[in-house]
Amino acid sequence: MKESSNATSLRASFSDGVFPAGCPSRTVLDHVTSKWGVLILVALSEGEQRWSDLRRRADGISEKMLAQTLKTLERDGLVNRSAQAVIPPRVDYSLTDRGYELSTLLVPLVTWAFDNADDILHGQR
Amino acid sequence: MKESSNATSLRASFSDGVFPAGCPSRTVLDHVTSKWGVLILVALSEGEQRWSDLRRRADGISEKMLAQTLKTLERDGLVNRSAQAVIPPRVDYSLTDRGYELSTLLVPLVTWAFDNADDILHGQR
DNA sequence: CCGATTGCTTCCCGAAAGTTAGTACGCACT
DNA sequence: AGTGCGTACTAACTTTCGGGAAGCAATCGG
Repeated sequence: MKESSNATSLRASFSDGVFPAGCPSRTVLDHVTSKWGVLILVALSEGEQRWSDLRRRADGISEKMLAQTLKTLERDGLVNRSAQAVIPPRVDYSLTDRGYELSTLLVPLVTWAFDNADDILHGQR
Repeated sequence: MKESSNATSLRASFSDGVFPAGCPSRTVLDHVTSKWGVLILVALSEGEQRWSDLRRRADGISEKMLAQTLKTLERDGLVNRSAQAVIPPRVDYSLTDRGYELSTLLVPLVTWAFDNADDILHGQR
């Protein structure tokens, strides 16, 4: 098994191979790999969507968690929120450029999880 | 912003764009995107390592969480555990083929988080 | 016999995540 | 007049996560 070039580039960031506890990347990683964060980002990778669309697509999410997750992602500059002052209110969410870049990393991950899920959960003794 | 080819392949899995609540991939995704799971998998992507190495590299992890995370990843068939009956005990952990495949998706994610962390946390109003 | 070593396990507790239910708004429709 | 819609926010509550500390096992060097 050869070392991947990716691992090499990681080495450039963490030369001693230690992921420091206080490192800012930890916080960011926690946000973007959160249970709902991943699903929201991946859903938005297909384009702008409304609150109710996201609620439906991230099946099982509560309104509280949807609001909270979107707020975090917006604060992190990964998601754009555009509210129109119409009745009933209409709010569209979309990815920022940075968010889109991130989503190109997350989509393969979700796809992988989907492709391997049955094997993984079935093969447990 | 064009639709990525990744999003297209996702579409093949979730044709209606909904990520079902009970879907097995949810469970797998939760395991592999867990706070410590990501770090352990990425650390192991550089090769076999001992318990104490992992404890040091995933800085800040408690022994309890290290044991729990490794057990989950092992049950999922992503990590190999090989214990030698010597005193003091020596236990080596490594990635399975499937785990290695997964790590090639996670490493870019961690690298991205590291590269963007300062911008993200600094740019918040 | 003492303590060091390594890899865990167990227990307790506080923090965080998450759910459910209730509130609001302002207009359109019945 | 009353009800529903879409997008929230808040409070109250429950469940899970996770840290810290302690204990344990087995052997070896002193």
